[in-house]
Amino acid sequence: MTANNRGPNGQRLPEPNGESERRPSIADVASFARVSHQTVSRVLNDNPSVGDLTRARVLAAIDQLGYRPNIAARALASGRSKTLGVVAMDTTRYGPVSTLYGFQLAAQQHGYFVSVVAVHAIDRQSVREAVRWLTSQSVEGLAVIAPFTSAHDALSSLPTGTPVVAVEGDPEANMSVVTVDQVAGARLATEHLLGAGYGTVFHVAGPPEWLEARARSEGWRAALHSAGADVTPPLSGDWTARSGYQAGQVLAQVPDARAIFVANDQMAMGVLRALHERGRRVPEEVAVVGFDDTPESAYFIPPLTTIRQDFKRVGRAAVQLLVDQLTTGAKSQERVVINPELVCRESSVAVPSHD
Amino acid sequence: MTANNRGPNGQRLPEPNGESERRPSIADVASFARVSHQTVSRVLNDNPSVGDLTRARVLAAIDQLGYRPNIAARALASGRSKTLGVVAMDTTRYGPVSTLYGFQLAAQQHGYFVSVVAVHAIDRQSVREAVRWLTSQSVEGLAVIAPFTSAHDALSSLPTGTPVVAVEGDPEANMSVVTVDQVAGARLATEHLLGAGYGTVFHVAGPPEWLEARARSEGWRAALHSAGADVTPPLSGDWTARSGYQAGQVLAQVPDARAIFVANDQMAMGVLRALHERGRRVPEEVAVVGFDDTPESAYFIPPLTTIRQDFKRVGRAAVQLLVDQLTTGAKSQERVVINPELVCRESSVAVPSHD
DNA sequence: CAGCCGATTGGGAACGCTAACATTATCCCC
DNA sequence: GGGGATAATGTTAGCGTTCCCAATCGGCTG
Repeated sequence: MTANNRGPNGQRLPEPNGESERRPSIADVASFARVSHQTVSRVLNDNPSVGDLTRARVLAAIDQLGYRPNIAARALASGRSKTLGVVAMDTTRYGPVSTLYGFQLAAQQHGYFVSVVAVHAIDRQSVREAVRWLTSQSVEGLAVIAPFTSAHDALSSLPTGTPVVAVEGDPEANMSVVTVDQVAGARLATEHLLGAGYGTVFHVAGPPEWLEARARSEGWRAALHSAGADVTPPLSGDWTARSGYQAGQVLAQVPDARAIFVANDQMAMGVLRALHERGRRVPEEVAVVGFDDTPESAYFIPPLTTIRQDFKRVGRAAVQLLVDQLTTGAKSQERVVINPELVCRESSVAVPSHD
Repeated sequence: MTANNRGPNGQRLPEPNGESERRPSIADVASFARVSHQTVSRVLNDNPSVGDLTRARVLAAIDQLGYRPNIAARALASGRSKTLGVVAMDTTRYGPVSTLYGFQLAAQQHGYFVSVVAVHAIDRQSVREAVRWLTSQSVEGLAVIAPFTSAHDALSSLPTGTPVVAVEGDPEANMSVVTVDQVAGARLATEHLLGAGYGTVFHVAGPPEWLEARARSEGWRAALHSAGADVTPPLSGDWTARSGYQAGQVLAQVPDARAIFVANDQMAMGVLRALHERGRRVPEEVAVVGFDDTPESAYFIPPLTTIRQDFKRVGRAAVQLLVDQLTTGAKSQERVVINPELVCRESSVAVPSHD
């Protein structure tokens, strides 16, 4: 039998012992405030048609009982879960992580919960599973931070009606997309090097399944073409410093490799390390430009010239897109493109050396 | 009016047009499979007392209709939300991020959703808010990856009954804790340097509000004491490479600073950079040891000797602790302590240089 | 003064599921 | 062949909200 202590007027009272039997429900609040459960609901949902006095009484009761609405019940009754889902790949690298962080903050600000599913394999199947998993939780909107081709196919298996935004997705896809203009960024990097007088630019690319990697290679290639420069076949890494190091070991032995555009900063670090090891001085003998601008990039040896992406802004934009679709009810295919910028540091510019 | 197309026996049929009016419910499945909704529920929950034939029929119906259970309804009815909450601070640094990642993977494996709240301020208030936010979502368990003192106080405001695990929390706290033995790690680092013949070890510490920073300083101090070495007052950074760089600039001008233990790898990178800039060679003139072993640390110039923490394991352990408490129903104060290990690379060991 | 309107409030049903109990079939043993 | 276990299924109540519609109460209009 549940303890049923009631006040002089029949209201329920808060449990005197700390170990309350269960969380107070809207009915408890109603009874305590001597109104109907519906009025309490109205107060909770900021419905204007509640008298000031009544509202005050209800709020007092809520406070007194320490009432918190039950989200599951609300979700069931209203069909709205106030949750945004994120399918994220590689949630340990700087870019995705920062995007996710920006997403979380923005979602919180908009009053949404965030449920994250980490995908570890790059295949269509696991993305699909992740999406299923999230939709079964009735997320209202879905962001996919898994920028490889197979992910996009998987998204088609979505129940119609759930807004989706592909982060760093294919701009050609038929869904909302937030993306940094990778091609432009790569162009920026390449042209920077060409402009510094290098005849051509070598390239360490990311894994070809990644859209970002492809776009960066494409931008690099385009810039070389425009300038009429030679295009050496790019090396390819897996985003890690390790793979950058391996690529660097190869390039260190290529005398022509005087300017290198590396598809991200972590690989660039590996490249720097390999060049250093082989005694090739940066930037005097070899110029290096990265991509991402991690907080550490300014402290590489030498400080890395790179392309800055505003990841947090990407995350925020993704939330905004979802919220817009949710409030207007319209299914948009809007795309937000964010421009990257060149951050020029010593790795690409010969400066008077320190010793 | 909802389309009400029924089969010859009165079962509901799946909508012929792709745009189905609403998601199928358990009742739809039941009617389609010609069993009671309860039987469907039993199938869904792997209840053994369902006949093989019936089960097959139900499964077929589920498949046919594309039925997915409504989590909100399930949570409401059962009181279990299958969601674990995480309060995370600084979800952009390698350590917390990797822990979170490990947590997510483990949670998924155990069939739990993960809801993350990012806290940006270090005060008690925001942690408390985050916890409120998550409990209102009726998470079943809560992990707090916010290893500073103020967070711990905030945790007391929790409703009794929700299992909590503090990740990298105070081992003295009266709750479950998963932690890496930071003191031991710092000792390892310091003793490694002392053992290499350095008379004493300088220290660049983390922000003093962070428990990890304190523990590492403590371990460092203890090791020096045991060895009877001088203790120079530590410099203090904020975990960033930038702050490490600043500390490094100071230490580069201290001739006695021949061995430095830096409280994390990112700051160590800054230190390396500053030393390099001032022409102090590592490790020939100054030895440096970091803490964390990020994937990049092996590619620093020179490769960084550091203390490896198995972050993913920490995340897994946190999930395990929560799941245990959830299944046994017992409120534990178990603590899991994971031992860090020394990874010896060139930054602390004089080796024949390359040029 | 009847009638109506806007502002409040209340009463039930519905959301989709699980829990607890009731019911029916099945089979075995004495 | 009756009685009682056991397996398989069905029935009925909630879980805590929101939604829809009805009810009440002033005050104002004509």
